[in-house]
Amino acid sequence: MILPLSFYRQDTLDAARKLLGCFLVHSNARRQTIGRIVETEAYKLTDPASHGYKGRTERNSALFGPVGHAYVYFTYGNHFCFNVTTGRGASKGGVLVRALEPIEGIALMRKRRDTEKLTDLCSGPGKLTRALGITLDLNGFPLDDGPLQIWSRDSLPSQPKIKRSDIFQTTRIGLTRATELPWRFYLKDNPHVSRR
DNA sequence: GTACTGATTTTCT
DNA sequence: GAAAATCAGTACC
Repeated sequence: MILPLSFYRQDTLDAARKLLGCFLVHSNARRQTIGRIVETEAYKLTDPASHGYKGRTERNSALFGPVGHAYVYFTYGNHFCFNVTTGRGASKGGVLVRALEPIEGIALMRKRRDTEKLTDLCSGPGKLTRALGITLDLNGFPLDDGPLQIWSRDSLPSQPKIKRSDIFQTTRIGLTRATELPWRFYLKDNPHVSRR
């Protein structure tokens, strides 16, 4: 069910692909929200677009820690973004989760996001952190245990099987500083992705 | 539907 | 002091 930390110890690009279809699960005392990952982007530390490219700082230190942990950062004065630390050797880095398909706790997501439209709840990195209640408190937390977890593709019944041909690969979004590389992955024809 | 713009604040230079 | 892996709102097809 829960992805073991060893899962994250593979090439960051492979991890970004294989995380599609897995479930991001946030729980607190009373309530749970779950979304199916439908869009990711890979950021290796060796890439100028990575927050860790210029070395370790207090903000990005989670990227330099063990794999399978959360790297959460605050940006544009408004939003949190959620990454998983991944990779081994030269491919060490993080995978940004950019969009989810809402699965459980949808009423709570609507309340947190203050919108009704299903395809607008988690269709962007800042939107999904708000919908699930992910904040800086979770930065550095392991994802195989605790309030924020990632579950494997077959954890929940009646979810569509993912074939390699269902995964679309294209350039990343929103980069202002570095070159855009084709390191963005999403599930083809899924209405919850941030854009096509 | 696409295109552009302002909001807002932490982080690093 | 400027940049930032974004979002919501507005204007126009």
